[in-house]
Amino acid sequence: MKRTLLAVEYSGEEETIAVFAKALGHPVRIKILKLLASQQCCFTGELTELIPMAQSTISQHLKALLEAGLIQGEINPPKVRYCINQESWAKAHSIFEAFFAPDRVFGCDCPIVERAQDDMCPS
Amino acid sequence: MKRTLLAVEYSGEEETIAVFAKALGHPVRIKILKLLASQQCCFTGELTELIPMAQSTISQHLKALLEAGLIQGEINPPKVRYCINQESWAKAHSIFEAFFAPDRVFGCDCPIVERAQDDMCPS
DNA sequence: TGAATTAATCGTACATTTACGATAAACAAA
DNA sequence: TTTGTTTATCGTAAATGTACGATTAATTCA
Repeated sequence: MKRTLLAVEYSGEEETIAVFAKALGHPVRIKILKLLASQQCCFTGELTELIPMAQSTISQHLKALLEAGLIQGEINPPKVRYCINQESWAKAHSIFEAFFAPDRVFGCDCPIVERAQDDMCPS
Repeated sequence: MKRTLLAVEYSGEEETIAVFAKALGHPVRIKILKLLASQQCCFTGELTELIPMAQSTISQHLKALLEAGLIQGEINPPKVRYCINQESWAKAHSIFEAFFAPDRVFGCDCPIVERAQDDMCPS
């Protein structure tokens, strides 16, 4: 992939949101998180019984969630227990909350206009 | 790509979160959204001045945000005004809020144990 | 020691994403 | 009509994502 010479700079917040969001960007991972969140005790491989996907595929999705920090696993041979990482969960909660806070968003009054009016935009 | 015979079924909520999250899953799109959210008036191509990326790439990212419904554009030739789609924004806000609500998540008391104890997990 | 069980990892195939430059389309202004 | 401005789309290349089956690794149980 060709890359631009000047790399785009991202703030920590931008990177963090993107990492969390990317991990949430597949419905099966949402399903897995919901299952884990609803378990009183942490999970093992019942996921393969609940989700009709190859064991290796589910393991791959678990790895993605692990790497984003949203879950944690505890080896308990031959099983592994997964559960929500509460700290990251809280962090994701607050960062998304702040991002979507309505007061951060200016109202968009842009009407559908026939013609641009130069004085409509400050810039 | 080989597909499993039994397709996995997703709830509307799972799909919706995944769609929004996928759109948020790249830092440049977070940056774009922040820029649009902070503009009093809607945006056009100042993005290309603020973000050192090819114009076509930015257009591509805008398209992704459009398709997820997070922004809207108004043709105002030869410029296009983009702004946050407030309705979707509010929807994303509430759906992420509900998803991350701490009371949805059971506490994970799973200790790191030497050996599995059968009575630890209900299932 | 030798099964059995569970989950990660490997290898692979195909789809999607991401970036670029070039081109096309839409319109205003000269 | 021609020119300039702005943005979308096309074509392309490389990276990443997603799914599978097969294999490997770790540990328990017989």
